[in-house]
Amino acid sequence: MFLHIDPTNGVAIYDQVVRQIKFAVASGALATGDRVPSVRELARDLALNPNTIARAYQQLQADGVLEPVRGLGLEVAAGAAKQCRGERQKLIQQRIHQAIYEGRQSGLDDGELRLMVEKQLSLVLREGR
Amino acid sequence: MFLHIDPTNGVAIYDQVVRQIKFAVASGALATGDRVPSVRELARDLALNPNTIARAYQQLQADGVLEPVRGLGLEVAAGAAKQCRGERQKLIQQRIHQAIYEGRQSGLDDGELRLMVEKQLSLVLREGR
Amino acid sequence: MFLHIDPTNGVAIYDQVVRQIKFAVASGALATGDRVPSVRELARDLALNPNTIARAYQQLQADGVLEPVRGLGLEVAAGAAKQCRGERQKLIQQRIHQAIYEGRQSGLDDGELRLMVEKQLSLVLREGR
Amino acid sequence: MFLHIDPTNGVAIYDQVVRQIKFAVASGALATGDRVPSVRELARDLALNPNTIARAYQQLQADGVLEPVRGLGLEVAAGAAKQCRGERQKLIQQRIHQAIYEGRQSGLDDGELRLMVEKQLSLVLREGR
DNA sequence: GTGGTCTAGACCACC
DNA sequence: GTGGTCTAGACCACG
Repeated sequence: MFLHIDPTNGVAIYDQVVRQIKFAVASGALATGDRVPSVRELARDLALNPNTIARAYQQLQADGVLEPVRGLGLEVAAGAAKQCRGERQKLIQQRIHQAIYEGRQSGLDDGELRLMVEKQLSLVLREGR
Repeated sequence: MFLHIDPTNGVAIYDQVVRQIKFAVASGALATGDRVPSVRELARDLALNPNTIARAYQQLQADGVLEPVRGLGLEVAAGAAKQCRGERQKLIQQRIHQAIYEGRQSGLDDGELRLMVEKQLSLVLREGR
Repeated sequence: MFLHIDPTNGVAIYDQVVRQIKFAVASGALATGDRVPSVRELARDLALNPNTIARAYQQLQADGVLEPVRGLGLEVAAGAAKQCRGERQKLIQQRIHQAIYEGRQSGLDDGELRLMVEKQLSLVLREGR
Repeated sequence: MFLHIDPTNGVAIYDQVVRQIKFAVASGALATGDRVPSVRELARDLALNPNTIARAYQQLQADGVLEPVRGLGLEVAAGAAKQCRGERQKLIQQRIHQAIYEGRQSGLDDGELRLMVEKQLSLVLREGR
C-alpha cells in the first residue's frame, strides 16, 4: 500500500488513511474483494500506532467500504467502488466551492476571483504531469 | 459590526472573527484609525463568550492589524490595509490551490477537474449577485 | 444520567452506552437540545475510561444523534428522536425475529415454539411491573 | 452433512457448527452411535478451515455430545439426545427471553411489544412451511 | 471546563 | 496470524 501520511497536516491521521483508501477504491486501485493490509502490518509500515489504523478501518467498515472476513482480515466490499466515486465527487466539489466562496465573501471582485482560480487550476494541472 | 458567525462551520469562531475583520480592513470597510467595538460589546452583539472575542483581538494585535489606544480601546493600525490585502490574496490563493490540489490527488483526470472548478466558479459568481 | 452498564454482558460497553442513549432519545427521556453529560463526567459516574465514553459519543455523532457545541459539550440533534424511534423498532424486531427463527431452525414444531414465545412474553411483561 | 454456515452472521463459525450438530442430535437426525464426518472431510465440504471444525468437535466432546472411537473418528454419545433436547430448550428460551426483554428495556410499552412479538412469530411460522 | 487525537500496552475471540 | 475492546495517560484547540 502506498499511502502518504503527513502528520503535520491538520487533518487527523486516521482520517487521511480513510480518505486515501476511499480514493484508492474510487480510482480502482483497490477492487471489490481485495484484501487491505492488516492493522499491525500497515501500522508498522507507516510507523503509526495500531490503534490509529484500527480506528481508520472501523470508520471504513461503518461507511460500508470494508468488510471483515473472520480471522482473516478486511476486504473491499461489493459496491464500494461506486459509492466511493460518488463520495469523492461530492467531497471535492464541496471543498472547491467553499474555497471559491470564501474568496467571494472576502470582497474580491469577479475578475480577480476568476483570475486567481484559473491561475491555481493551471498551476495544479501543470504540476500533475 | 457586520460579522456573520456560523458556529457549526468547522472553522473556529475566534478565527472567523479574525478573518472577517481582516477582510473588512482589506476591502476598506474598516480604515486606519477606526475603532473596533469593545470586547464586551461585540460579545453581546454576536452572542458569544467574551473570551472568544478577546482571543480574536489578541490575534489581530499580534498580527499588527489592531493597536491599543490607552484607555479607549483598539483601532485599526496604520499600514494594516495594505498588509491585509496582501494576506487576503495569499490566504485565498492557498485555499483554492489546496482544494484543487486535493481533487488532483484523488485521482480525477484533468478534464473532470477543470469541469468541476468551472462549475463551482460560475455557481459562486451567480450566487453573489 | 441513569445508564446501567453490565461489563460482562458480551455486548461492548461503548455499544451499551450508544444503545441506551438512543433508547433514551427514542422514548423522549432526552429531547432535542438537551445536553448529555461530559465525557469525563460520565466516565467518572460509570467508573469507566473516558476513551470508552468518547468512543460511544463519536458513534452517536456519526449516527446523527448528538451534535457538538464547540467548547461546551454535546447535545441531542434535531430530528434524532424520530430517527431513534425508527432504529429502535427495527433493531428490536430483528432481534425478536432472529431468536424465534433460531428456535424454528432447531427443529421445534409450531406448537412448542408458540408456547415458548408466549411464556417468555408474559414472563417479561409480568417482570416489568 | 446438512449444515448451513453463514460466515457473515456475527455468530462464530465454530459455534454455528456446534449448535447445528446439537440440534441435529436433539431432533433425532443424528442418533446415538452415528459417526460424524472427519474433520478434514467436513472442512472440505463446508469450505472452512480444518482448525475451525476441530474446535467445534472439541467443544462437542467437552460437552459430552461426541465420543472418540479409537482409530475411527467420533460418534454421537449415548444419552446425548436427551441432553441436547434439554439444552436446546434452555438455549432457545434464553434467546427469546433476552430479545423480548431488550425490547421491554428500550421503553416500548406492553401493547407495542406484544404486537411485535406476535408479528414476528407468525412471520417465522409462515416462512417455515 | 469541553471534545479530539494519538500512543502504549493489555486481553479477548476467532481462523 | 486476524480484528475488537478496554485502560491509561498525554497533548491539543476551543470557549
